This record gives sequence, structure tokens and C-alpha cells, in this order.
Amino acid sequence: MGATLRQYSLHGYHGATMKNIANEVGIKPASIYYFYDNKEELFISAFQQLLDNHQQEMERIFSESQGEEIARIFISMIRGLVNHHKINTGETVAYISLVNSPIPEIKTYLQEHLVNFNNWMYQSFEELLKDNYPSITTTAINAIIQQYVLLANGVFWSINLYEGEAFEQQVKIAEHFIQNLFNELNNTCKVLS
Amino acid sequence: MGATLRQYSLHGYHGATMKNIANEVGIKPASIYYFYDNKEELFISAFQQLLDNHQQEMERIFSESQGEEIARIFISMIRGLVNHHKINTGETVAYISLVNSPIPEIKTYLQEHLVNFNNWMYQSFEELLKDNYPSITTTAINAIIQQYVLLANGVFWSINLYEGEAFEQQVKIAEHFIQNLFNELNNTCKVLS
Amino acid sequence: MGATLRQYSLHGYHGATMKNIANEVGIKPASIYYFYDNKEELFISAFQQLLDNHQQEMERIFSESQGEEIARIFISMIRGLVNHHKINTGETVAYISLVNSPIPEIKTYLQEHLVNFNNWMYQSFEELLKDNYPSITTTAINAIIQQYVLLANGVFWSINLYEGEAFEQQVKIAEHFIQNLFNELNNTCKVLS
Amino acid sequence: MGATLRQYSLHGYHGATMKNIANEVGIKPASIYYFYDNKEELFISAFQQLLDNHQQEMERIFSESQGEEIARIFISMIRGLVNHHKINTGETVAYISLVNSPIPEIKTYLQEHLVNFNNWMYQSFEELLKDNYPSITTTAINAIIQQYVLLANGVFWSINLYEGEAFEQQVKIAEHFIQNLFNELNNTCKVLS
DNA sequence: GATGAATGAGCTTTCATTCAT
DNA sequence: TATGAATGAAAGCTCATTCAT
Repeated sequence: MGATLRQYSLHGYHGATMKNIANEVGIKPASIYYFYDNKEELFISAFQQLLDNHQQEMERIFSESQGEEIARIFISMIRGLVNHHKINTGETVAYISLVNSPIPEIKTYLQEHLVNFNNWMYQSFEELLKDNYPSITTTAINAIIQQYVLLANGVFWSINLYEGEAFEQQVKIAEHFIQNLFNELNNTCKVLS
Repeated sequence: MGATLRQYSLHGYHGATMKNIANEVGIKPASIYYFYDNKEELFISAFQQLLDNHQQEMERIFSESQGEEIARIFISMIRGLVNHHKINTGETVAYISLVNSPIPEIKTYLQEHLVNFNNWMYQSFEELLKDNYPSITTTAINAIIQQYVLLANGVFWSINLYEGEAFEQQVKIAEHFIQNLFNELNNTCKVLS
Repeated sequence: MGATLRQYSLHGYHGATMKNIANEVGIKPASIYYFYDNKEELFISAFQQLLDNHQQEMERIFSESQGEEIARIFISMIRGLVNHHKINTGETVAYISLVNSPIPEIKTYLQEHLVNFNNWMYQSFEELLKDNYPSITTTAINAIIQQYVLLANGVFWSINLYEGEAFEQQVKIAEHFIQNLFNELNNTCKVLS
Repeated sequence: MGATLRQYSLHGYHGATMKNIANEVGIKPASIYYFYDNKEELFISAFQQLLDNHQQEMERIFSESQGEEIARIFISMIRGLVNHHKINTGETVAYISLVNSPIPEIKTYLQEHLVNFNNWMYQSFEELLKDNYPSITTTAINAIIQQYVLLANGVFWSINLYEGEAFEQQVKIAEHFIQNLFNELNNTCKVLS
């Protein structure tokens, strides 16, 4: 539920009241209890949806960029991340706050999600890299993915700190790093072959 | 006040009760009101102290690393950032949450802090770079700083997501990026001279 | 709400607690907030009702005494005032305290009420006097009304100070003054005609 | 203590806080407890002083007006009452509120005061009337005093309701009534002698 | 499905009061 | 005399939740 995430992102778990959430939806607080047993369940449901959305969005971006040149694929992932979070600002804030959620069940669910997301990402990127560079080593694969992750995290956190041109610069720098990464990789491979 | 930040990082603004904060300090809730007019003032005071600490810590790390080789200085800044946040976990969580604080006064104070921090960083780094590379252009200075910022943000956000070896890898990658950055810069300069 | 006025008359605004008011009604304090936003609104509502009751009661007494001899009408007004306040003792005390209410909104509302009440009284009495004494001057009308008001105020304040026979004496004296007033008026008119 | 009465007249007993009273005097709340055991004692003391002041003031006015013509003496009493209450507005409001004081001890003290005041007034006026009209009956004395009391109460309560010219009119009407009273009395006596 | 009415629990805050200094 | 610091008690109020309708 969007209202739940919005209120959560604005005021935190304890500050997001059933009343305000209900108001935003245009119903009365008592009505929420027809759909959810209690506040915690409402939030768990909203958070799961948030994480699922995020996962699906990342997968969509990945599959849509298939066929492009490999460096472009990684860059598209960054761009997709940025666009998704720029459009759904509320969700992004909620996503960030989740890290410090006071609901234990949510914390463990987030951990699971991160593990799953990482697994998917590693597998997808591994396959992709092996297709493009058949003789690539596992060590090199890990190095590339970890570099991508660092840059993606840098961009992600920048969403909260910068706006407009300043933020755009950060994204461009991340893209530049990625491009360099693959240029080097291509050179190395050429030498080897 | 540490208790305030700890409770805030654990439960958010509305979840951090005066009772729990007082308990953690070993006084009664009513006693807090002898020193602070209300909850909001208590938190504003705690947050200001948090941000001031952070600023001072960064300045300390910077000045202590003076004299080292330039690439090492930037790397030391990353290391210092990491160490500071690994030691004061509670403060870090609080720092992250501040971005979405429901108190307007805090939001504006955070904005001011970020502006000041950026100014200080740009000036310090600019001077440093000019000392090391007298013929460096403003464009180059900005590019370097922005790259550093992206990497620092990537490391910072990673604090929340990874632990142990996985996190250590991220830091090493950031250091690697920085080292590369200055290697290139040195090569460019050598060619020019 | 009677309980609100009763508690107010007994303990004043700050001494009338939501708990006691709720107890008197047989509900829990929290329930009051379903109907009123806060304490102040509850009291404003109660006070408005009090003043409206008072106004209506005076109008009722006035219209019921129509048809009597003019002196009797004024005397009936005094009697009606006394009866009303003797029956609703709590309300009377509340009415008196209103003059010094610590709620600014109530003070202004009371001012408005007094102005309205005065207007109604002047118009009603003016019409009445003109009907009975067609050649009466405005000056004379005002003089009569003001004398009535002084006596009514004297009786009203006496409610708080005297009881039983002592109070009854005060009322009789007021009636006597009024009777005298109209005897004189009748004599003056007879001479003129 | 003026501050106590002022705060009481503004906010009532429960609304007059030790803090505000102390602030008005320029000391700290804790310091009040050096002079008074608790809030109730402070107020009892203040109220006693208020009533004593009132009594003394009335006696002073009475003795100062001795020697004047008898009607003038009664009129002076009304004027004195008005002046005293117009000057010490705070005290007047406090005086009115006392009638509904939530402190039982104060209520009984006020009763005593009223009895004493009435006794003094009756004795003084009785003596005065007997001096001026040696053959006056007790019934007549009582009638005159009660009429005076009704008018004085009317004027007193008007203090709270009217201002400026409107109030001045009420006082003049009271004076007029008194003058009439004694004119009649003088005529009756002349006829008898 | 939805809600008006009610409430227990708990929150922030105030207040009278205490006591060592 | 005066007060800084502390606190138990209670105030006004909010909130998640319930339940009959």
C-alpha cells in the first residue's frame, strides 16, 4: 500500500499512524482491520511488496537491456536504478529506513531479500560476463561485480544527498568508471588472444 | 546525548520515548525537562552534536593524514570514515535516519551541515591538489573530488548492507579506485612536464 | 454538557479535569476526544450552550409575561432570573466565573453574548414602553432600562452572597424599587394628559 | 502577595502555578517554600490579606466621609467601593472568584469575613441613622441598609460587565436612588415633627 | 466491507514539592 | 535566604485496537 510506505517514509514506523494512513486512502482507521490483523502485518505486507517491486524492477531493467553491449548493460542498470528511485521517491526513503526498521520480522525479511537479490545479481552478471569473455576467471568476475556494487551503492546514497545537476554528475562519474572498467577488460583480453 | 541517538537509531523519532531515554541515562523522564524544553529540543541538540562530532572527526582525520603521499591522504579519509562509523554504529544509523527526519528544523540544519561539510571538503582538497599538482585545472580538481565523493558514498552505504569480509572488500575496491585515479593523474603530469 | 459546567464551577478551568468530567458522565476520558478535539473545545461548546440557554430562558420569561401590567412584566423578569439561577446553581456559578475565564476565545464569545443580550433587552423594553406610554422620550426609556439593569445586577450578585430570607428580602426590595419607578411614571403621565 | 492574587484572578487556583507566581516576583519557585509551607497556605495568606484590605478600605472610606450630610455618606461609600475596585482590578476579580474558591478553608474564611463585614456595616449605619433620625424605627433602619446593599451589589457586579460611560451611568443611577431614598425619609420625618 | 463509538495503554508534559548546597 | 536539580503524581492527549451495527 502506497499510503503506508509514504507515511513510513515521512514519519517512521511509530510516527506513521493508522489514522493518517487511512486518511490518505480515504477510509476510516477501523476499516484497515478488515484487511490486516494489525499494524505490524500491514507494514510487513507493504514492505514485502516494496522489496518485491524493487526486485522485479531490477530484473526488468536487466532483461530489457539484454542485447546491448556489455558495458551498456551495466550502465543501464545504474540508470534504471536511478530512474526507479527518482520516480518513487517515497519508496526509496522507505527502502533506506528499512535498514533500521524497529520490527525484527522486517529486518530478517530484508536480510533474506538482500541475499536473494545478491544471488540473482551474481548469477546474472556471471553468466553475462562468461558469455562475453569466455576465458574470464571467477576472481575477475567477482572483482567486476564488486566494483559495480560499490558504484551502484555510491549512486544510491547520493540520491538522498544531492539534487539536479550535482546528482547527475555523480551518475555520470559512475558510468565513466564502468566504461573504464570494461575498456581495461577489453584491452586485457585483446592482449591475451 | 548518546542515549537519545541510540534510541533514535533503534526506534525512530516517535519510537524513541522520553521514558526509555531517561532509563538509559539513569534518571526519570521528568528530569529531562529541566535541561530541555521538550522532546524536539532534546533531539535537535543531540543531532547538532552528532553532526558537529562528524565534522570534527573528518577534519581530524584529514589533518592527521597531512604529510602523507596525496593518494594515501584520500585513502586515509575513506578509512577514517569507515573506522569512525564502525566504532559509533548507533551514531551512523542515526546519521542515516536524519536524512528522513520528521522534524523540519532538523532537516534544514542537516542541509546547512551538508553545505558546510561540502565547502570544507572542496576547499581542503582543492588546496591539497594545487600543492601537489601546481598546473592542475579547476575542472580536473572537481572531477577528482566528485569521484572521491562517489566512492566515499558507496563505502558509506555499504556499511549498512555488508559485514566482515564482504564489507572489507568494498573498502579495498574503493581504495583501489583512488589509487588508480592518482596513478593516471601522475602519468598525465609526467607526460606534460 | 452539564458535567463540564459543574466541574468548572467547582474547580475552575484548570481544576476541572477531563478525568473527573468523564467520570461524572460515566465514560472514559479518552472517549471525550471522539466528540471534542481538546479540552478547550469541550469548554467552549459547554459555555456557548450555557449562554444560549440563558438567553433563551430570558426570552421565554419575557414572552410569557406579556399581557401583564407593565410593572409586573419587569418584576417577572427579575423573578424569572432568580428562579432560573436558583434552579441551575451550577450554571450560575459557571456564568459568574466566565467573566474571568482564562480562555481568550471564551472571553470574546462572552462579550458578543452580552452585546446581543443587551440589544435584545433594549429593543424589547423600548417597544414595551412605547406601547404603554406613547409619548415617552428616548431619554426616559434609557433611564428606566438602566435602572432595571442596576437592580437586576444587584439581585444577581446577591445570589452568591445571601441565602433564604436574607436573599428573599433583596428580591422584594428590587421589586419595590421597580413598582415605585412605574408609579412615578404613571403619575407624571397623568399630570401631562 | 500581589502576584498570587494576580495569577489567581487570571487563571484560577489550579491555573495559578508556583512557577508563574515566582516569575512575577523575580524569584525561583523553590524559594516560595521558605515563606510558605505549600501552595494552599500561600493562597490562604494572600486571600486573607485581600479581604483584610477590603475591610480596612471600606472602614477608611466610611470614617473619612463622616461629617458630610447623611445621603452623601452613603453615596461616598458607593464611590469608594468603585474607586477601590477600579484601581485594584486584579483584586476585584480575585474577590469575585473567591466566592467559588475550590479551597474549603477559604470558603469558610470568606463566610466569616462576610459576616463580620455585614455586622460592621449594620452597626455603623445603624448608629449613623439613629444620630440623624433619632426617632427612626429598627424596621426602617433595616430597610434602608438593605436597599443600600442591593444598590451596592448592583454597582459591584456592573464593574465586570460595563466600561467607561456605560458603567459611569450605573453608578449615577445608584447615587440617584440613594438620594431619593433620603429625600423621602426627610419628608416623612418633617411631616412627623 | 465499512464505520461510529469506545477504551486500555502509553505518550509528552506540567506541577507542586523536596533537598542538598 | 535562595536555588539547581530531581521526582512522584497526575494532567491532556494519542494511538492501536475492538466490536456492535
